[in-house]
Amino acid sequence: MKENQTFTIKQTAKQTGISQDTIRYYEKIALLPRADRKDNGHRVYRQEDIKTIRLISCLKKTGMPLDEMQPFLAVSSDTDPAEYPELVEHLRSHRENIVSQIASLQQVVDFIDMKLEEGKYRRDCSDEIQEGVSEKMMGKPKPKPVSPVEMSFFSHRPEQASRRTP
Amino acid sequence: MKENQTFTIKQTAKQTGISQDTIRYYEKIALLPRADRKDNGHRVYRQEDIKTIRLISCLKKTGMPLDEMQPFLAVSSDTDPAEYPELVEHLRSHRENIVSQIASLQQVVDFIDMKLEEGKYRRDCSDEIQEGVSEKMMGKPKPKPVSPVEMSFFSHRPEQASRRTP
DNA sequence: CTATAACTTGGAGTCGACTCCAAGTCAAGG
DNA sequence: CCTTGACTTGGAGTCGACTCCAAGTTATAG
Repeated sequence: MKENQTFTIKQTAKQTGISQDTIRYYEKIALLPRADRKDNGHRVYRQEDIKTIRLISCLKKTGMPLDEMQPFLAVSSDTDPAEYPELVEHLRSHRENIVSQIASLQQVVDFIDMKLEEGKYRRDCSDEIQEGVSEKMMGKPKPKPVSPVEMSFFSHRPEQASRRTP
Repeated sequence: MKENQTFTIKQTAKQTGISQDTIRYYEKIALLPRADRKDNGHRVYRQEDIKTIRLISCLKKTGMPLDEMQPFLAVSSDTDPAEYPELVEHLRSHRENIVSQIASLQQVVDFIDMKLEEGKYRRDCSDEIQEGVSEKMMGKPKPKPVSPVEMSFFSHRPEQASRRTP
């Protein structure tokens, strides 16, 4: 198998679903390392780079801002995370974040399902999210109505509420 | 139980975790209906409004842009979704979106777990996302390694790749 | 030899979602 | 009566993440 295949930026864009402009932008802001150039100055990408870009795209979906992704990319390519306790902590903490996000998303799915079902059976209870969400669900096998969070909507930044009090 | 309790914008902000400014902003862009005012012009909020704001906050976490939330808020308060087939479609489609997002997030969790485990056991295989993600996972009961998407990372906007070709 | 396509660069522009500001109103306390 | 605090308004500013542009280079095809 050809392991050392290379790609143009166009191919890379196509493969990753990230536009050429954006890939260049990521390089500009040093999220991606400066790509090697051919003699004519064109960027070359390898499988590894594509993986990195995919990871970025994936992390983006978890709502992580670009400027926090660096450590994850480092860990992606070679580093052994166990050697950087801080990094491990970072990973764990973001993992928790994501797990909460999943719960949050599951809630929305439940909410939608509820609304959809409600329509189907024409129940007129003015139920809202927040309380008895899914009780009558049987359309699909759902292990649990994600109860751990209990519709508290994962308010993972409890800032707010009068910061302008100098 | 006092059902008709009202709240100031400050209290509302505190309860929802959304800043006063942002709540006003939502009203400004008509995402929220114009709140009732007291005689002195101050906004008053009720339980229902708080639920709506919570729903916005929740939908935001699913990555939905503000200007697409309107139908969901409508459905939240009173409307029977079944009467608006378009809306039902919207709901369904967004549901699919979210399900994909969950898969995507689960992948990142898997990735992190993998990295964490890898560190733990000091395996030196240069595994990456994309292939055998979790095979050696047994730390927690995971039904499936979210395989349906097969690490394709949910590229829910397949635009890209040379649009500027006039 | 020239047109086309695929790239390069630096920099400007856009867009969504806030966030902050200044000037003003109103109610209660000292 | 004056200050303080909680609010109001319209509008300006910020920030992250692109996205677009113009000008230039190089390679290939006709």
